[in-house]
Amino acid sequence: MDKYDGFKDGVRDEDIVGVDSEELDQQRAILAHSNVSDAVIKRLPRYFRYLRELLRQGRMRISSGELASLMNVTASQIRQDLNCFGGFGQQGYGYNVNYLFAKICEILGVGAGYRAVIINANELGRALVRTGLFEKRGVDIVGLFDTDSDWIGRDVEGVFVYDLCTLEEFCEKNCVDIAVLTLPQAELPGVARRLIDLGVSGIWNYTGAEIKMELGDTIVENIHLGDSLMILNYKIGSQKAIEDKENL
Amino acid sequence: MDKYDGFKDGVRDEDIVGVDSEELDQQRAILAHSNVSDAVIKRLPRYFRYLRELLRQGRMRISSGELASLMNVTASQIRQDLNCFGGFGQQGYGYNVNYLFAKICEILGVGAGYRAVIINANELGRALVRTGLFEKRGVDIVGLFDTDSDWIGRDVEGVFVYDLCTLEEFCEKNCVDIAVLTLPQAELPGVARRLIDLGVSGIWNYTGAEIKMELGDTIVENIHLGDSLMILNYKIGSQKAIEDKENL
DNA sequence: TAGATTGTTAATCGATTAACAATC
DNA sequence: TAGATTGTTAATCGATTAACAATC
Repeated sequence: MDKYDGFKDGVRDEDIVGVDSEELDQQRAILAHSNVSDAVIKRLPRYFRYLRELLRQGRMRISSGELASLMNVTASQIRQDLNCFGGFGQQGYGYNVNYLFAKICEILGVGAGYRAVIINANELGRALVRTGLFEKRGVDIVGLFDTDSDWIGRDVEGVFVYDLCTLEEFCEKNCVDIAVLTLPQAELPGVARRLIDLGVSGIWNYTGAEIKMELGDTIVENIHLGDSLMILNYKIGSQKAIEDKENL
Repeated sequence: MDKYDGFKDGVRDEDIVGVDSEELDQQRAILAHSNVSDAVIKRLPRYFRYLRELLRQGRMRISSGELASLMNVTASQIRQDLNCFGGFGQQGYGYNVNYLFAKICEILGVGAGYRAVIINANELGRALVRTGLFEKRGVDIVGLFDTDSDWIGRDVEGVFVYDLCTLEEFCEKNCVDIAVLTLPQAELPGVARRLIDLGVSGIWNYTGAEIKMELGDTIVENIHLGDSLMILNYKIGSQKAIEDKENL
């Protein structure tokens, strides 16, 4: 326990969201041995959420067993997942919540200070600004873009709406890492082309259409709301079929 | 080819979105043998999108091989996936696009006529109404609900905003199948409790928090936007690490 | 030291792919 | 009939779980 307090001291002053440049090397190191499977990556944000909650509750430590029963997964899976990125725990003790959360944040680029623009200041684009989603993950929204002169020049929750014509100019000046696309599907290929040519690191695609072009080093993450709705529909139908069967 | 035209005739008059009650039995039958894995279910909406596109292009038939190369998956996977629900193809011919699309729509409950309410007419709730997302999947939005008197009584794209107090009354009168939750996390447990007690078939949860209670027969589908953003962050970091390595 | 719990290897399970007989 | 392509079985691959030695 005493020993572990020392361990804990090592991270006491660490700012979870801010990352100083000295640490960057270590962080890159964590990410570099990345032959981590997609299955693992998809589970990481859920660890983030549970650890954040434990931290809010003031929990200092947790074992894989207890976390497993909270999350309804196996302890084995948790230990395997975490060990893809290093040994964050301590035998006989478990995991220090504060330290583990900090590590998960690092891995997930929370507080990496990525800068994002949202393309189309339509209701969805504006809703995304207002949810506080980006803020909570340490992503800065540095601008909204639109072609609609009714919106250009206005201000949404402190974020300026720029003319889409000025996208290239803006991105080159402002080190934009991420573009969030809420625009109509018809405009997707053109804008995606421009963003990829600009060398943007990531595209968060809400259009529901797929980006079908050479991506270079640009990462695309899709939000397919329609797909999710259909999966819900499917499961409802499936459940209704089961109920019907039972009522025979 | 002639033979297959006969096959095609069989579905020519079928209304893809509307489903008559005679067909309902067959539809339930498809869904009943549902020991279909989650991996398969998650892929179905993508088939929906590709088939819809082929239909728009006027394609009559497609082989698993061609569809596979369009979708960047194996032909084997497509045939396995579709065969979870029945033999929709024909040896030597392939799949009739119109027929297969109709089947996928049935499976995914597109046009099952599910009725949905959205709880909180906040910007996200209103954005979801305006995207046309529900309409395109044959889901009817029958009401918005809010506690904010500024919004109660107003009309969003033809959908009325009701007082959340009247939720029970409304749902019992109006056969509500799905509740879409865009409300703040703090209000989730209370509202989810009410919906589950009402016996709502599905909850489409945008809050980012998990619903931690006995669900009964209610299906929950989560949209974790924050998780998706962190996955994008992760992959960007990972990509940057690879680039750094190369530039040594 | 003894107890607890990790990190990691080995065993199991499930999902994907390949192959091919059935058949249009 | 011959060619094409499915439906389905068998082989492979990867992910999950179980087990346990390492160690705090």
